[in-house]
Amino acid sequence: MTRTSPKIQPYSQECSDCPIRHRAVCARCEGEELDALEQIKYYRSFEAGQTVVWAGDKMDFVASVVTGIATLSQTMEDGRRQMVGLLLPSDFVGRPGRETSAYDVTAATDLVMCCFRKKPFEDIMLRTPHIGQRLLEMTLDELDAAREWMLLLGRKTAREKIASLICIIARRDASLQLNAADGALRFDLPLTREAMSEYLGLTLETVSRQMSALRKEGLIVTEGKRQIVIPDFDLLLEETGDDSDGGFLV
Amino acid sequence: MTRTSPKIQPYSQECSDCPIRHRAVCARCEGEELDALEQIKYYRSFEAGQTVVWAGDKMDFVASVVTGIATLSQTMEDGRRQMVGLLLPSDFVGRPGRETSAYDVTAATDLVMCCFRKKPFEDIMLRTPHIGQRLLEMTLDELDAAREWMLLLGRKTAREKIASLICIIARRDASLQLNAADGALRFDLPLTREAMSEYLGLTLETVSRQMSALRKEGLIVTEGKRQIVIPDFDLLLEETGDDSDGGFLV
DNA sequence: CATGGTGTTTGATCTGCATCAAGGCGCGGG
DNA sequence: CCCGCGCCTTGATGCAGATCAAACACCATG
Repeated sequence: MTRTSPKIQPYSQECSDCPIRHRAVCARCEGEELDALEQIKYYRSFEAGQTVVWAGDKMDFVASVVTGIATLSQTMEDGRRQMVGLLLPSDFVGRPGRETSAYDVTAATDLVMCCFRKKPFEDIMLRTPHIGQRLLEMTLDELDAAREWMLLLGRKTAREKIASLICIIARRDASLQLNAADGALRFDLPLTREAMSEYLGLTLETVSRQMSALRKEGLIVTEGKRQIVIPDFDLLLEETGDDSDGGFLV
Repeated sequence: MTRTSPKIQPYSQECSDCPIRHRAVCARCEGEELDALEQIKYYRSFEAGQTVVWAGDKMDFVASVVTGIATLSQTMEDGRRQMVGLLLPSDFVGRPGRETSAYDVTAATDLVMCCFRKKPFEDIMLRTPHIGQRLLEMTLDELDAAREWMLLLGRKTAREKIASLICIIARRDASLQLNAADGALRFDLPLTREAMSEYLGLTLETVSRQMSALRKEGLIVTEGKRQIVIPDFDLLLEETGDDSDGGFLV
């Protein structure tokens, strides 16, 4: 099937003993460096809905998502919220050289993060140029994703936004490969309607309505609340408004 | 006056013989490194409206804006456009490690850029860790700006968007200091209504209407088409919907 | 089996911004 | 001086998505 085309490559590969090796900071580290990182590393778990840090709070670590989904959001004084980052396994959070978090970091699902104490991490970074390079690459990728997201927020219709989000998650979902039989994609949509609406700059009612519309038209099939099946990925892709061959990332 | 509060710090300081020293890549370079950079450096000028590179085209340089304003935009197949980057003097364009530009780069005003051939620039970067560090800092700043921008696009009203844009430009305009007498700010708004609409995810008619509204209410005064005076910055800031003390950057 | 809570769907109505359309202002060129 | 062009303003109208409101599905708990 054309389903396993470059359009839906798995996003992260390397998994060894260190969970954050996926694509993150220490993927290329060895020996001494790796030991140093191991020593400042610790794990933290959160339940779905829990807040990891509040905007403005002190954040004395950097981290990588091991399992689950974390979100970054901003809140206006009157409560309007916009998600500005969606972190899937292997993604990185935290800003070297800054004391406090600029965003609310929240566990969208149950979440495990691999954390590094910030100060020592920064020291290691200074002695180990390739960690900085890796971080630069990752930050540039994130910037590209943010800009793709800006196009979505500024110019797409509600329907296009929903289709885009589903495609973005589908592309990143590592379990795809297993399920990509007979040209259909089956995967988990691990966000509530509310989280989706915060991602997309819509209300949750609009999200729900547009999901129903796509379902009625057969572009997606839902199994239970969170399982999604895409019978024909290319067909859904046409609803995103994107160039048919565009290869963007989250 | 409270006008010269931290809210409106000038954005870039260091100006020496090399124009891109402002805040850009070679600010900390000396001796040999600087010589190496000088050798791969050249200037390019563009007239307002000219395109620097088209999305998808080969981009074999990285660059820093010397004077004028450049924009990055994305275009959908049907012509909808969203600006995703606004580059003022001292800002950096170009992505080490990528062959082609992901965005249209356009001169919004007459523009001078200081360019470095990409391949040799990357080589210098590898031998000179602090250039990479500088680039990482700058990229992180840009990511923050992009996220602030996402909040604007996703959740702000047309009126708030306009007020925000004016405040953003005002904060970054280096000529502020000179004009900040008697508590009023006078500066140039160097974007057409169309460019503003592309920045904000609005139509140009809406931009025009909201500008008129702010003018009628006395929150801004216009002198000619492009000169803007803000009688009371804090008053305008209240219209942005942002936290009153938020210190974000473009 | 009722109970309450959380997340979702669907309907009715309202509204902010887009769209379509016309005219105004300033400026450079014939 | 008039004309045309680029840019901006303003008006009339329409519609996508927000808002308000109700009810449903699912599940855990007493």
